[in-house]
Amino acid sequence: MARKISDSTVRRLSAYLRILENLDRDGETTVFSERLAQIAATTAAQVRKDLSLFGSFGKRGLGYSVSQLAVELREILGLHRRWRLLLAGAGRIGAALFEYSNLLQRGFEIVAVVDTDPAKIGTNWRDLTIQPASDLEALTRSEKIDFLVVAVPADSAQGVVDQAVRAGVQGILNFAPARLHVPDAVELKNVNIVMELEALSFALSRRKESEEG
Amino acid sequence: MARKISDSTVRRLSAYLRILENLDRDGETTVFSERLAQIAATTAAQVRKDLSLFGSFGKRGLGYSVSQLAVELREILGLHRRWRLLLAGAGRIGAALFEYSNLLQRGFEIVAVVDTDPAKIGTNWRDLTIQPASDLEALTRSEKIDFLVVAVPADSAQGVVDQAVRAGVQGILNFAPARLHVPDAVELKNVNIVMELEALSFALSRRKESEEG
DNA sequence: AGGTGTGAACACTTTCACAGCA
DNA sequence: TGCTGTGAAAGTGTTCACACCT
Repeated sequence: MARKISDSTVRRLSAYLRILENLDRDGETTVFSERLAQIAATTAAQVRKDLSLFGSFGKRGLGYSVSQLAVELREILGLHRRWRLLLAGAGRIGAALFEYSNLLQRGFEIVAVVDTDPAKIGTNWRDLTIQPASDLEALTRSEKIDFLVVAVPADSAQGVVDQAVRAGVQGILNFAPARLHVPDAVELKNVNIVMELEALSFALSRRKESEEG
Repeated sequence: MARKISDSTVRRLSAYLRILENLDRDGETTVFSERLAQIAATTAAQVRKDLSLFGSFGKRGLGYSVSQLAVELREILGLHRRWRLLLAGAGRIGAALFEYSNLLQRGFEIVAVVDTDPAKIGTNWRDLTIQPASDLEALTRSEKIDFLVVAVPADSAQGVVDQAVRAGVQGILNFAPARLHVPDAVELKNVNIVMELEALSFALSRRKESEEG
């Protein structure tokens, strides 16, 4: 069963789960691949293929049970447990993340925050005290951190990552506009806003060109 | 020349540009595809293929001129002009974005901010006054907005988008955890933090399983 | 000599179309 | 009957390998 699952499949699974939760809240009990596809902006065949990589969750002729499929997806995505996050960087992005209640609801708990700014160290965010960045490695161990969230400036990002990796962190979510280098054993995801804006810029420029041409 | 360029290529172009800017700052004048690839965490062939989709920018045997290639990439990505952004949502995420100085440096200027909260409307962010969300459509027209940035809760996101689309917005950057529906003529990019964390969760769960298995 | 530019081979992802089961 | 599950086909993206130019 240890097949390679593509990144696009995983993202779609996450989207399906969100949709199922909404359908469930609206009182719907079953759903067809066709409907799921329409909401997720994909195709029915894609939905069925994605799910079939992990098992047979539907009933032929009858579709999928909304609540059961949600349970399966949570299991597949590893959301049946809580994940412990350390946030590096108590700036604007860090603050926005810390206040983002969706995270905790979904099982991602920020259990430690570090920063280099002496004015911030020692102050409280809700019931957490901001710790000095020099304690990152020790905290990662003592707090049994699963993921590091990088919300520091680009130049400090690699240093922060190296420390966390030494302390055994398994996953990294990077908001700094820098390409980080980590061992293969560590999973890395990047969120790069400038890159997304540049992709929009590219698409729009291109459109205009072909209109004119 | 109106070939279809893949999203992954565009993201890499954006990464190459960032790398070239750093190399330039460090005083490097030429670079080989091999080096660029190593920093961007891809392959030399990929770098050359990506660039070759738009022209021949290097010299055989000699590599690429750092500054010239940067100019070409800016042109390709449509960064030779400024883009005008309207920010919908003056919450935490909106504030983090507004303060994110990289945006302006790179030609993305937030020229209007709207919110529904009466306590926020009329207050100033730097030299911008927060406007009522009901003015979104009019503002989009009068301010000649290119992109809408969606930083409102998931339930209000589609409504905001519909208004902006009616007013002729061309691109949308969505931070709300919702699948938005827009006409083909409008370019849409999503930034979904929960989805990224769930992808990490999936990868890590999977690893553990195969270690145990 | 040495690195780019690129067709052709390969690998991966999505779509099609239909057999199979409720 | 009607929708799922899935091999096989089509479509896309990446890597290879070498001709070509400086």
